[in-house]
Amino acid sequence: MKVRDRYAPSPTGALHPGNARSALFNYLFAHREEGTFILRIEDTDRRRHDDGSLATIMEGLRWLGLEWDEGPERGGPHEPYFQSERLPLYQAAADRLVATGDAYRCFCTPERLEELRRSQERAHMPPGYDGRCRDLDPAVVAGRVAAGDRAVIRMRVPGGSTAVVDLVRGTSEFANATLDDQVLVKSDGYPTYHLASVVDDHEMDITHVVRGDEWLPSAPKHVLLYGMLGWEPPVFVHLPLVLGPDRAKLSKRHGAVALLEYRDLGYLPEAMVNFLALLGWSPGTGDDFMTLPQLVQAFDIEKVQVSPAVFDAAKLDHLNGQHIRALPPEEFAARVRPWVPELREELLAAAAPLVQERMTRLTEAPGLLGFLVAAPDGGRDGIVPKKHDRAATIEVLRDARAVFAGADPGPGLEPGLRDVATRHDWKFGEVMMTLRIALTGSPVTPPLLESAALLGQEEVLGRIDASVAALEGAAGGKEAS
RNA sequence: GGCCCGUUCGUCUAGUGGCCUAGGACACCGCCCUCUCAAGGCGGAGAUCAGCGGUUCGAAUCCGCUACGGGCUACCA
Repeated sequence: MKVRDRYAPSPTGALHPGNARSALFNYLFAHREEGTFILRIEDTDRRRHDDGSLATIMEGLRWLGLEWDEGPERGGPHEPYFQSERLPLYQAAADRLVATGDAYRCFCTPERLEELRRSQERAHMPPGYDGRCRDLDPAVVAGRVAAGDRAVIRMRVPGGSTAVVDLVRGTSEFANATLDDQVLVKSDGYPTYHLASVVDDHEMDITHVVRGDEWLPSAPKHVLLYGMLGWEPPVFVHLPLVLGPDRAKLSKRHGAVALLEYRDLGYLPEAMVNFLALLGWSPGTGDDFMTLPQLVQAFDIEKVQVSPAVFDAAKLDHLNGQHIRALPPEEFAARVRPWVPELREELLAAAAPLVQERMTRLTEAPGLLGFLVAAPDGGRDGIVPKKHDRAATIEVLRDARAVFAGADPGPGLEPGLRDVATRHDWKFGEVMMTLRIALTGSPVTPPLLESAALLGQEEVLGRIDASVAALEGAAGGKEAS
């Protein structure tokens, strides 16, 4: 049997890392099994519907490289892939259930249900539908329907118990009495998740339902529904929750950071995919660094974890650095490009190798490469080493200037600069730091001599002169450093 | 409250009865390298495998109970 699985988000907000992890696992599993990964949009909640989120969800998936085989913008044999466009299917299923007695119309108003819930709470009773409309006389029902009374359709949960078989967790047994007569079709005619997902998973020949753990408690309702409709249930896999640092479920309703914000924070999609894959799954080999193709190759859905995983930003940072370093130099330059828009193309290409291994996030690019765009604008904090004074610093800069004046800047100048240090009885590191700040304005830069080479002799001499001038000017009274 | 799921270093995890005096990775600390910052190399600290009781010659691994944590409990998904 060919594997077909799906990621089925509701367009009610931005994709967050927890959702992305679910999508990833579906993608990995489908690809590993040479099956089909489907994107289906569960837009059955008109109240919470958010117009922008569909685009955001698709953009997020594509950013990660998780292109779907069937779904919005791609089509497929089971179109449409929007539940709001499949209403007749759900209605037909609901009609069948009503006809067989497995479901019934309920005329209770939201107000009554609200009051019911409150009173149950007061009495410390478990909340749930009390079954008032469960056994209404068919004639009465027909009459109210004819009169235009609004109704929902509820499933008639039978007695006994229902077993849910999960590929990684094994079998869980649920007493049906704890299940509640779930609403299947709302009074606006839209199905609830429970009906819609069961109908679609069947209609779309989904073989594996891989979804978050929060669905496990409602899985028995779904199993019941498959049985009532005479369908074979798919294989279930409930993924462990992704937790925030506070150990609570990561959720868009609890202020989780949207996936695409990580892109804006300078993370590579490769790193995010790698990191997400390791939340709740492990290749078992000890390898942490993996690309999407490698993940596909190694993925084994039976090895997914059963216990929740905490989202650890530090590990994401580490993997991001690893993936940045693993990029081919030209590719790395291309990724950095948007972060330093003013930097000339040749300079970026030449400077990229210098900064590639010292970045954790792309956001660091401007700080590391800014000196190539503009000369220090006066900020020269720390140009005078702790153990030396301003006058000596000026002398050292002048002496060093002579070295730069004698040859094109580059690593070849190191011996000459060491001589400068010796002559003034400075440490070589002190000379370099003073020059670093003179040339870049920053105490943290790529290797200085290589950086100077990018600047060019004329620019280097000019910046040294400017620094000397600034130090001399400061001698007039103001603080130099 | 009820139902369900879970519990190995701070975090992600390896581990499916003897190879475990529990391995790796991140983070942390130290050393090396070194013109800064990184990267890299080497080393260290860090888990009585939630607790208790069973099963067994032998348990992180099997069973039970307890505790704790989380999820669900909508005409949301």
